[in-house]
Amino acid sequence: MPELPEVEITKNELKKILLNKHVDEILINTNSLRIPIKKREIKQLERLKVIHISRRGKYILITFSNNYILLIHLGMSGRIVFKKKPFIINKHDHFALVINKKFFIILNDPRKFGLVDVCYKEDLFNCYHLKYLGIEPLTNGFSFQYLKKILSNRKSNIKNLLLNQRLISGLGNIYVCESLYESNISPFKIAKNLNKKQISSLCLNIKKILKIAIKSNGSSISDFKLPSGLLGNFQNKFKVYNREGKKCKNIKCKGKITKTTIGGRPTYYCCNCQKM
DNA sequence: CGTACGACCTGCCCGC
DNA sequence: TGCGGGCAGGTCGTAC
Repeated sequence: MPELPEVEITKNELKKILLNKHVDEILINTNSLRIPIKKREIKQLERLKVIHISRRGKYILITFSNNYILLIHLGMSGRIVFKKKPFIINKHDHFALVINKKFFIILNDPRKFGLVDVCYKEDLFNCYHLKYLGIEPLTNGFSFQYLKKILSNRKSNIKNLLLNQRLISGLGNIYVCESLYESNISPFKIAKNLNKKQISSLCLNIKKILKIAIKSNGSSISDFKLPSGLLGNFQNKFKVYNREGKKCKNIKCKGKITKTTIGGRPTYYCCNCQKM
């Protein structure tokens, strides 16, 4: 599921139900997701109050009253699900926070590419997970100047560069494909060869698409739902993603959307509209 | 240094 | 109906 918009919305829903609540109990039903789970440390968060919930890149950060922070990454197939008692453990439920003895906040992740970790507040931005994350694309710091700087001298294609979390954090395969289409830039284009107009357009379109996706409650593909069960809507607004062979959405273009592979990942684009 | 590729997992969909 | 192959929203380590 989860790129920046989906993680952002999940975080917002978590805020509504979890912020300023005491966590009665933490259930751990797994030995390992992408990294081993620190059972002892995580168990020490029981009976503490959640005082802050935020997002950094694709990580959800839950701060407890002892200043320890729970980090959650949803990987490829992870979801947060809210449930009420009686709670039945489903397949791939790895982890749950229990509040008011009857509400369960569950991490379900079939492919186990996600992770749960814990970190002391003071060490947070030096911790292994967050230390190398690049800029947040929805902040003012992500500007024409910044994008120009990180593109200069890069021989990588623009698509792989945008997926690099050390440069920009939060973009994933869907939103990179969509942003490049919206900016009329070929995913194969070498990063350092983008001209000023393209850099400017790309910067604006990344922000625009992420904002629309957040407003649309994210993309619900392969059954992704918000914790509350709500479906996202941005998948209906895809212009290239999952649209192989379909008509390009540009009225002036008679071409069809092409599917190819870049860096081992499916890549959708219009070879008429998106320029090398 | 940058890039390319396989590995990590499971479920689902398609074709035979 | 059942099986096998290919595919999937992410990230990391290794090899060149």
